[in-house]
Amino acid sequence: MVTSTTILDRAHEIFDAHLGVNKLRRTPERFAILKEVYECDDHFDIESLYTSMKEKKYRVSRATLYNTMELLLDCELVRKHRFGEQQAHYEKSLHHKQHDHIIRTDTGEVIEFCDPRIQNIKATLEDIFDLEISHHSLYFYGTPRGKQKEKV
Amino acid sequence: MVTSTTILDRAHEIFDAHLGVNKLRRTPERFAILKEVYECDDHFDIESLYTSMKEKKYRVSRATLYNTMELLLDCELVRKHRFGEQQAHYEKSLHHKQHDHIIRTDTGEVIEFCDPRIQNIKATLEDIFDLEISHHSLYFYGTPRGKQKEKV
DNA sequence: TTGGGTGCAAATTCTTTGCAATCTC
DNA sequence: GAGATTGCAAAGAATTTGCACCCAA
Repeated sequence: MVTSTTILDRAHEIFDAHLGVNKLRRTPERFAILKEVYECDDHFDIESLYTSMKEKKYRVSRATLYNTMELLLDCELVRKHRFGEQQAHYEKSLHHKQHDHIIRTDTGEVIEFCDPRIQNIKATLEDIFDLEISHHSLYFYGTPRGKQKEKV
Repeated sequence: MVTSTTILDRAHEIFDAHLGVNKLRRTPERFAILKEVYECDDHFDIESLYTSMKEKKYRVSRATLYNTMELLLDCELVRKHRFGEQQAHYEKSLHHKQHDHIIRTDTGEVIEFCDPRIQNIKATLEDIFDLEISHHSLYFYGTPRGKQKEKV
């Protein structure tokens, strides 16, 4: 048996520090939400987060969820996505290797991948346009071979 | 003086064919919208399209705009974006060299760029995951050097 | 003529806001 | 205690839908 620091612990520290530095309050809701987010291994939206917390008898309002997600975005503990639908999706991002996504257009399934060439492109762009690029979003959309939509 | 085929002409042909093949009606609204879209050199949203058509005395309902954009997306005459806000943005896409975008996080300004390595990444992914990738969306977010946000 | 398309307004969906009550600091 | 934060419900913004009327085929 070993004592170990989990990713949630680490996230908790970062969040705690962020709250401290920005003089924000350490409310139980905020930490409960962080925990829920970090216990989820998938992408999720506000509604499903709301539901799963409610099921676990931890009731927070949607307003608080939206608020807290903003804080978590600020300290980069979560990432926000718009896969194309209306609603935003989120995923935890700490110690989660930088990656991008492929969205299956037939099922909506999300595949993660990692390609170093994206960093090269980023570096090139920073040089060409004299920019500081903070982040990016990249999605490829497709279907398994031999299973493309047979649209007219 | 020469007779030439404009991009709008070509788009018109493609749209016309698409409507024909799918047994959809060639209504004046649809062509008016196509024209408006192709006369716009920027990215736009439904609301601004609605307004600019209204100003030109061509009144179409928002519902028709949304409908028609779907058709134009189907035949790839426009591309749809979600730069991060709620509302979707569109841009004409015919004869518009494949490109991606950099969004300035300070001003919202959109810079277009083109990098062939993206096609390489796409090809790699298709091989690895045995997929047929139909399209992608890539955005880099950043600010000019020496002008980053000074957030705590 | 006839079913697809249009406009309008109402309905939905997702997110934000206002405000009284509550809880950190 | 003071002021930030919460929950709730109402407001907003973007998009979709229902339906009577209209028009392209």
